[in-house]
Amino acid sequence: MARVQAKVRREQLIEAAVRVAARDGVAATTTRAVAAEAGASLASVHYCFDSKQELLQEVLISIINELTGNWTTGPEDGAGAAALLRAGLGALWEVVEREPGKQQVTYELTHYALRTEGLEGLARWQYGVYYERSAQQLRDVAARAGVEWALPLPVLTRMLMNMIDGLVLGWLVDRDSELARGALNAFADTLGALTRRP
Amino acid sequence: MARVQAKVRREQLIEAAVRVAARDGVAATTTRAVAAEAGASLASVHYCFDSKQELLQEVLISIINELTGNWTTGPEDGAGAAALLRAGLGALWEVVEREPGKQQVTYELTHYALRTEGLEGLARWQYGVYYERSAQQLRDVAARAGVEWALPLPVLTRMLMNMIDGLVLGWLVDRDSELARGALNAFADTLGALTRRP
DNA sequence: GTCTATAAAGTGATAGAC
DNA sequence: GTCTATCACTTTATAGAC
Repeated sequence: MARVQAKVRREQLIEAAVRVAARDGVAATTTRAVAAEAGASLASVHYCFDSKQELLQEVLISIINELTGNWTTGPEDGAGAAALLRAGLGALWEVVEREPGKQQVTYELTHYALRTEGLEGLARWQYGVYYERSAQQLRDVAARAGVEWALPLPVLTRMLMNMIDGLVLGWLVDRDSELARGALNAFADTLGALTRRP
Repeated sequence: MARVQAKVRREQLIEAAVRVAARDGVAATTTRAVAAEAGASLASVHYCFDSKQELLQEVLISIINELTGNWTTGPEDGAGAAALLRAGLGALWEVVEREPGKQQVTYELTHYALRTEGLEGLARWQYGVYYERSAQQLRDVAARAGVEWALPLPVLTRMLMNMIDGLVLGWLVDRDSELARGALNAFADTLGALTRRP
């Protein structure tokens, strides 16, 4: 393998690890498998990372940053809260169905982090990002629809985010897209009704 | 170890495996750890089970049967749908908070099953049980409240079950009981409003 | 049915030449 | 920075005596 800056090689290894994890699962993401996927030697993994744990941490950060990057804002202003929520959730759902493997990895790494000493904070960071994005979406919807939420934002944020999380997990198990989208839309309408004129 | 019927020893090993998995995680549930927990030899595990995979399958079946056994029906007839849902969900939540480790195991084994050839059906069975219990709860609530649901039962079932699943997972990450219960109650009220006179 | 001992195949991590 | 070779350890599973 050509001589490359450690920083560059590090990125290559993270991307390789993401591919392996998405395709074969976190349990099968061994340092050897990652090295092979990146076309590098086993030693290069330990040269670029202090430990496998650090590599997996970077994998989660990479996936979360990618998946939560662009939650679209939906249709034009003036629409109702429910319609705006439907549009936003629909866009999010397309991302989910496009790469099921990556979605599975996010859950696998959550549980890995929760069980690994010194990595409990990673799972909390992950869900913190989720909640932040959801809260942002709720504020945006309210502003665009010209309404205010009838319940405390933290409660609504948690309902929204955990509902999505549960729907995704449920879909990963049975891949019933029709039912999942039906529940997603029903939830959007239900949540959208929890508004009042300011 | 005393001479015991294989069937009895099998149950002892499953119970030991449940304890190890709940305490240390599925990844740490090795055949050695289970044997030690049960006070048996390593060979006894392979005598009672064809493979570690079969043991873990039994662990999931055992936990699911235990956890979904008694979803209480809530207060007396005549109450509103929302109140009945709150009562039922509140009782379920107490079970959740009582044994976080076991809850974590249910998720870990879902993902283990989804990634293990020949075990995909186990995850679908698990969630099938969840959905069945949720549907039953919804039918029961409607009957007791003297109302009918305004949306198709499969959609409501999926909303209810996946909402719970997501709330539990979220709670496992940050252990914020107050917020989780707040979202749970808000969801019960929201769902309870989706009814009409028959 | 139970055990000790061991096979056979992994694993993360490191030494040291280049 | 990169590699091969290897260490030290763990894993599932099995053989065979009792």
